[in-house]
Amino acid sequence: MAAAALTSLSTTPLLLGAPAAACSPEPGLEPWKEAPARPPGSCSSSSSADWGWDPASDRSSPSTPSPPLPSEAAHFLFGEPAPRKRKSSVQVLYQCLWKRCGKVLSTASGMQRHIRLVHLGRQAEPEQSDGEEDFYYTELDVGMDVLTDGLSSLSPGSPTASAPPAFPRLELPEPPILSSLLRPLALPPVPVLSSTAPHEVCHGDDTYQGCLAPIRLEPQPTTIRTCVPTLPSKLGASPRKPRGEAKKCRKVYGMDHRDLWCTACRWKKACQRFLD
DNA sequence: AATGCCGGGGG
DNA sequence: CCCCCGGCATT
Repeated sequence: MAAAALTSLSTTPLLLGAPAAACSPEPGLEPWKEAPARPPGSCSSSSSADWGWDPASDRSSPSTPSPPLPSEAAHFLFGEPAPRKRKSSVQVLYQCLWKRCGKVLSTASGMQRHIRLVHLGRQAEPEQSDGEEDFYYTELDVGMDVLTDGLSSLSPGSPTASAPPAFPRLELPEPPILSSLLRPLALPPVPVLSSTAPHEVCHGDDTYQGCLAPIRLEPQPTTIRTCVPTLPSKLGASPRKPRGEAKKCRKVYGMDHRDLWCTACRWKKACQRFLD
């Protein structure tokens, strides 16, 4: 799978529309264009956002309904128009979204295995994974300038800027919006939950930053923390903003690849892609 | 030392 | 409007 993906990538560096291809009108040439297990006819419209769904995930998965995601993710698919700076070729990498992990691997299958083993604790269930791993990692495109290997036997004709960078294939790590709010404490070690949906709750270890479970949270009074100094003196006292903890473009993409940041981040304004 | 971003510039 | 950056609170 991944091999095929990589191959097609290297031969035609500009077919970047990959995961979004399912929605795009383009006659995708991607071998993986057939979306894995997604409810049909759910292109970017309302609820669930479709960010790069793993193309390589086994199609044997029993069509687990994708959990409703915060629709912000939908923006990412179209958000950034184009990179402003030259970027020749890109390589797809897979980054783990687990809280403090961020591991990057070059294959989807490798990433799935990583997540399964390291984070989900499952030993090895090669056959029939329910595809849950897919929730915990994201695609990541990286300019090759740093990774260039001298031996580029591909692209016979024009090695250089044969094609405009096209899009930087927006990569959309999931914005962990809810995470900070709803999480008073870790879940009980032995969940007695009524067996409802597979992806219903965060994992007990509380480490996954993007819990997208369909959780309905009631107003939790205690979570709101307003720091009011004991002195009522200053009128124009600054509200002291806590600064959200989500990783923003700068951290995610790095200083190099600034062209992948959202506009706000480039202007040093509040990031509008990874909201808190 | 690095990050996030407000406030305050220029074109 | 766009685009940038000094500087500072946060991490």
